[in-house]
Amino acid sequence: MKFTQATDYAFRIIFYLSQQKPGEIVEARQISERESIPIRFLLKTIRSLSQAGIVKSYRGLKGGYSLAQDPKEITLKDIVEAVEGPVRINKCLLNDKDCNKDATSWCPIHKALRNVQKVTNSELEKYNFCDLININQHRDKEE
Amino acid sequence: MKFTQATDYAFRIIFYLSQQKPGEIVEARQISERESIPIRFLLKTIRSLSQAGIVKSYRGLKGGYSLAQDPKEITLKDIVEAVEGPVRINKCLLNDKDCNKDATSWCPIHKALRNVQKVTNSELEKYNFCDLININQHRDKEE
DNA sequence: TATAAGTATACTAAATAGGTATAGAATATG
DNA sequence: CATATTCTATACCTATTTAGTATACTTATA
Ligand code: SF4
Ligand code: SF4
Repeated sequence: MKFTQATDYAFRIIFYLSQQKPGEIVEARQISERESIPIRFLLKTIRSLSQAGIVKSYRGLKGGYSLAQDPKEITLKDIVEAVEGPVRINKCLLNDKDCNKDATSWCPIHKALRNVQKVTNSELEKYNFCDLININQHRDKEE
Repeated sequence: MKFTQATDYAFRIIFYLSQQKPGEIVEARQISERESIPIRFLLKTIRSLSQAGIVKSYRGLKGGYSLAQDPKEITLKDIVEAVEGPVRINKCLLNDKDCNKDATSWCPIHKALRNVQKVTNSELEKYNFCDLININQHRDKEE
């Protein structure tokens, strides 16, 4: 019941890109260094974000990455789903047949867990990267 | 971001025991058969529940397991914590030092994830096994 | 005291996580 | 148009975790 390291890296990547000027292209190596992410692993992870349409990539000299959406529109849930696929806190929540008992879809635990998952997902949707960087800037001023 | 198989088995075990007469002792083999859980794995898993004080165990002939608490007092969160340990949806949420960045506890994502975890935990606490078996019995009458 | 229960520990196989390596494709610039 | 630079694609590798099994031991009932 934990996000993977790749997901945490992805959070940092989007957080970093959200702090750039809109449309600014940043190369992988810079993100890697600033956010302490192994470069090769970053390159692999960021492709999930690219394929999900969250970042745009540019190849060749002067290439790199920029956000494909407004930070306000990108939520924690988007990142998690891009990297790990749709969240299912128990295996039976994607496909009822994945229960290795006698899998009636009536299982009351199943239904309870479905609610837990719904609540978790909607909480993850509440945090977008515009708000997150503003919290951060507010902190910077305070110190 | 998923519960383990052991946790799902534990849900079933407590659900099964909750349906017995209060104080009724049931042996491992019976739970194993009724809930489709490999017996050896069940024996290992149920010890976590025993050590957490959720079930009582009895050795020797006529031995087995019974609930140590009223089903009303046992929540999904209790089971998860007994089997998997305290839930931390990101590694930095138990110990701030587990961040492999430069780990300021100010990281805004950290704070957001802490809220997500809090919401998830409190949702898991809303479901107790008395309610869960009542839902089940209500279903039985309907069909 | 035989036997039927759970306990404790250790072991194994399979899957997943985390990371690395290599070859290839696109593109700005001289 | 040649070339260096940047991302892409695929494959590979190692460590950790998950899921399950085996064996020896302890407790308690009849
Ligand atoms: S027993 Fe219930 S909760 Fe567990 S996998 Fe089956 S349907 Fe899902
Ligand atoms: S970067 Fe933030 S969210 Fe990620 S591990 Fe560090 S403190 Fe936690």
